[in-house]
Amino acid sequence: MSTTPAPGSGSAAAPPAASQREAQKARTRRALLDAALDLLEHQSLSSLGLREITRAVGVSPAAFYRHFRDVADLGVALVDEALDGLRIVIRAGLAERSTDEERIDHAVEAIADHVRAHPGHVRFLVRERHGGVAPVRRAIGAQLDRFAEEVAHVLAQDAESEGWSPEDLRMLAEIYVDHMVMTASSFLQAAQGEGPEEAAVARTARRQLRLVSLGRRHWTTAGERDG
Amino acid sequence: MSTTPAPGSGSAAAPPAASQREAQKARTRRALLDAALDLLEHQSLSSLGLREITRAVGVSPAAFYRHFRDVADLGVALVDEALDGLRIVIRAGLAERSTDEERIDHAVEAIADHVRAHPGHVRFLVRERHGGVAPVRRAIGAQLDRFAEEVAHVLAQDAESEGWSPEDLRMLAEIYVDHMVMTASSFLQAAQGEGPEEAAVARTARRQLRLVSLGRRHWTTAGERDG
DNA sequence: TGTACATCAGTGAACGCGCGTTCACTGATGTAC
DNA sequence: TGTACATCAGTGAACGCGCGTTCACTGATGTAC
Repeated sequence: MSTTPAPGSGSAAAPPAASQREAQKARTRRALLDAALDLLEHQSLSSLGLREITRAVGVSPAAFYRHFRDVADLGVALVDEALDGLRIVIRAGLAERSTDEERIDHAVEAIADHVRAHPGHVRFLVRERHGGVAPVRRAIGAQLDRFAEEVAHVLAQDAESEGWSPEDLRMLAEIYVDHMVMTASSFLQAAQGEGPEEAAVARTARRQLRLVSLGRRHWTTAGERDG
Repeated sequence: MSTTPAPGSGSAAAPPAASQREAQKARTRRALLDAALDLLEHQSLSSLGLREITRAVGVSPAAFYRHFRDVADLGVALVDEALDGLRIVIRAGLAERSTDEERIDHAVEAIADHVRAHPGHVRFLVRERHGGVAPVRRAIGAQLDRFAEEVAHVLAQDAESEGWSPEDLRMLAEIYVDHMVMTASSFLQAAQGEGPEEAAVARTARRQLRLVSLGRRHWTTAGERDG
């Protein structure tokens, strides 16, 4: 306990920081990211100012450049963070359970938990997925793409997926990923008093997943028309 | 033909303009809306400047205030326009056809046509649905809500919906509306060379709708667990 | 352990710029007689 | 039809303000000996 590297730490989970200097730099970087997330609650990235962020943190505007090239660059960093979190949620949704119902219940609950734990990250993802900052939009798109691919691979290992083409698995995976994002967004709205309450959102999401499950069960690759 | 009210018109569909003055005012308003849509191709509403818009139109910044209170106000006007267009698309998707396949084919083609005809409006809707401008976000949300309700009502009249609760019809309607928005967004990306090509997007969308159709057909209200 | 030098995260002042908003105005269009 | 007055969409100049970026700097931390 006498050799802990960062003396004044203790807040968020910090990656290995060799020196005091690195630790301090990491802390400021974290503060910039957190301040940006906070400020993004009521605006979008393309209107978020560099000075707004540094003002919220309490550093000079010029300090920003020690960490990011510009605000879009900070946005891309946020994408990676936000999607690391979602990855865990997806895994929870795909975990082996005895019944479909159980899987669905756990998946929806995992989304609700995640939104409660990281509302800022979720809002950021949903808002900037189609937002006005190209590099960020592309980063989110690419990551969600990789997610869909992952989901498709897991689905492929399912007994129910026998005879499914990779393309059809991918199409199903996209339904799941999009549904997850929409559900997360609805939970978020519920949390801030807009739209239906959390319980109603969960209930609707479960039923929608159940309907998709039914469709999946009765899907057949025989007799398709499309080339 | 000698009593046409607006002499110098002839461009876009103009609502009844009693006097020359009104006609001219309507034309400037239209130009502001169109310029805004153009500018929104590469940014989002919350970063769109009033002066940017008036500059693009060729009027003084102060002229803007003769038409809108601020840029958000202009945004709300765009919402109404954009969703009038989508309403037609939804009707096309719900029109009576002989088979499910036909309905699906026509619905997806209607979306593709609409995106080709009004890419700016579609982009605006998708981008600002979760965007940073609250009044616009709320307007879009409210309109999509009304859409879902409309779709639910049409679905209710379907023979296949016998025994469905209003809540379940609504849940299904939301799947359709969300899917429509996501598909429109994918078509848009395809049109600008991002993501899969239009044909692939259409193919995936059709299959997804087919899977939902299957789920719908095998849905049963008996044996539900949720209260 | 102590000393001399190197590194570099953060500073603070300065810059030029475009922003949203206001205001009194102009001049074409509309109205009343 | 002609005239006198009212309306009001659009002007153009002005305002104060906060923006992103640059720069030489400071001083705590790190390194070599």
